[in-house]
Amino acid sequence: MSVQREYASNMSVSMLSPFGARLCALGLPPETLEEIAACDPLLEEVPARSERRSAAPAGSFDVLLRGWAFRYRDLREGSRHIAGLVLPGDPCDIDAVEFGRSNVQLGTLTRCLVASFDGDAFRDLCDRSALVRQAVTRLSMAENAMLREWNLCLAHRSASQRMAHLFCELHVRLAAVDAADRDGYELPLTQVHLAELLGLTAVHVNRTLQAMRAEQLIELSDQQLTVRDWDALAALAEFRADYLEMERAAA
Amino acid sequence: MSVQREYASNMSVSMLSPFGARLCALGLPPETLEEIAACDPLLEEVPARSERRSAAPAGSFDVLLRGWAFRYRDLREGSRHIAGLVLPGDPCDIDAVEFGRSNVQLGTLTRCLVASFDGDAFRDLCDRSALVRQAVTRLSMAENAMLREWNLCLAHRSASQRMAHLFCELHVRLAAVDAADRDGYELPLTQVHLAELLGLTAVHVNRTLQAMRAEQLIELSDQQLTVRDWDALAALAEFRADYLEMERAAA
DNA sequence: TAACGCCCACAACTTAGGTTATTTGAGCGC
DNA sequence: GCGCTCAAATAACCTAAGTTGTGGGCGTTA
Repeated sequence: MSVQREYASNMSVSMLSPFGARLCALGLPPETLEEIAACDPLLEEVPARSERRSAAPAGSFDVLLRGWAFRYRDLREGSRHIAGLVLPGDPCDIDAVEFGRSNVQLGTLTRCLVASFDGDAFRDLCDRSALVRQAVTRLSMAENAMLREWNLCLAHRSASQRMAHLFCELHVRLAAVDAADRDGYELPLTQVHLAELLGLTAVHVNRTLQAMRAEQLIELSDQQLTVRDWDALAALAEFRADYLEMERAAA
Repeated sequence: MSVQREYASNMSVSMLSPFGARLCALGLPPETLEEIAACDPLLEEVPARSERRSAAPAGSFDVLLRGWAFRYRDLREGSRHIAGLVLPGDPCDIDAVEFGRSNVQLGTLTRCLVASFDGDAFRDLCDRSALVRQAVTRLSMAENAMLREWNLCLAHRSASQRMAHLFCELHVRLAAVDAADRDGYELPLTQVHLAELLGLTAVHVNRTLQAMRAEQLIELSDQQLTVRDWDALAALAEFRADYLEMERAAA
């Protein structure tokens, strides 16, 4: 391997740092990131508020490095389902790697930086490297766990509980990539986004937020969430962080 | 490899046939099953209506071979969330393989046969065999897709749509293991089970079933579901089978 | 400066689904 | 035979959340 390649590779590793943090949180060894970085991803800036972009164009493996994005699907009669938020370090659509096609769209909330690995090259790498394949497996399973938990929320919990759960989950996930403060974080979502995510109407999201404000649980204005009482919020949501599989992350 | 071992291995392969069908449906080559079978699972009969059994005791990799089971979690105040049905060929708790622990319980509806692979032996096998690791990845992703779809239903669809969706999905999944007829299948669930699965109350499940009967969509009695109008049912549910990733299955 | 858009707030009314309770019938032990 | 439990049906009532509509603040463009 030439010096240039090593140099280039190290550049990639540092570019990919939020993704590295994610892999590390999942208990994967650091060489995993190096092997993946050797695939030389295409770095792509996506403007804020963009929509209608396939989450993994041409079966590529896309990872968000900076910004907030979300996976969504349009429903009949103009409504929309937001299937999940994508934070720095998260794959945009992990399933596309194996099945070679994506069935979700990706939208951005803020300006984003995406690392896009060529699909075929990445699949080749998976076949050659047990570590990389394991990383994909764990990423998939981590998502699995989040989906399962969210399922439970949607099926059995009230609007305020879902909202509280979302806020708790986001705090843990953002903290893993150093994007949360002790008392809150930036939340670049409108109430309409929240509604599409929580399976509620925008009106009811508004009502629920008012109620949570009135109970001194949270403050939310200018895209900034401030949590006044974490314990009460977590209790309301019946939130336990363990399903996120991030216990291996630095404190 | 001795003749006995080969013989034993072939026995295992045939025992595991519903699991083989599942792997095949996911587009995995037949050798995958042979490699897994070489792990020599413990076969275990579980009586009907049993509960409180960890889905993957001691981090093992458990696969259902015969019968109906479900994953569940208890909630406070006596209620329960059924996180999904486990049909022949399905892993009981795929996440346990990587994370070495299970956070769901397994309940049985009918008498079941479970193949239990020793956790450490199976993980060793994953490290040695790219094929096996890929199988795990695809199984995980297939579950992912089902969870995502179900999320959408819970968030945005009515009781009757969810019910219709469940019936459609089960038909496809059962057909993949030859357990469905053209016009219906055996459905060993009580209305309470349906409620816990759909995120509704038992009364409302009853109401919804009555309505669906009245509209000539389905018939359901004595654990036997008969679908009178598949097209109408699928249209109500807005069901499209592609997310199940079973298009590779035999017709 | 007006006009348009988006986001948030909030009021009035409707509805899907939750809650509680009673009834019936099938199975099962004794 | 009697009494038990469990599944299903169904009625009456209640509430969380959906629906429709209005108004206000604020940034952008003309």
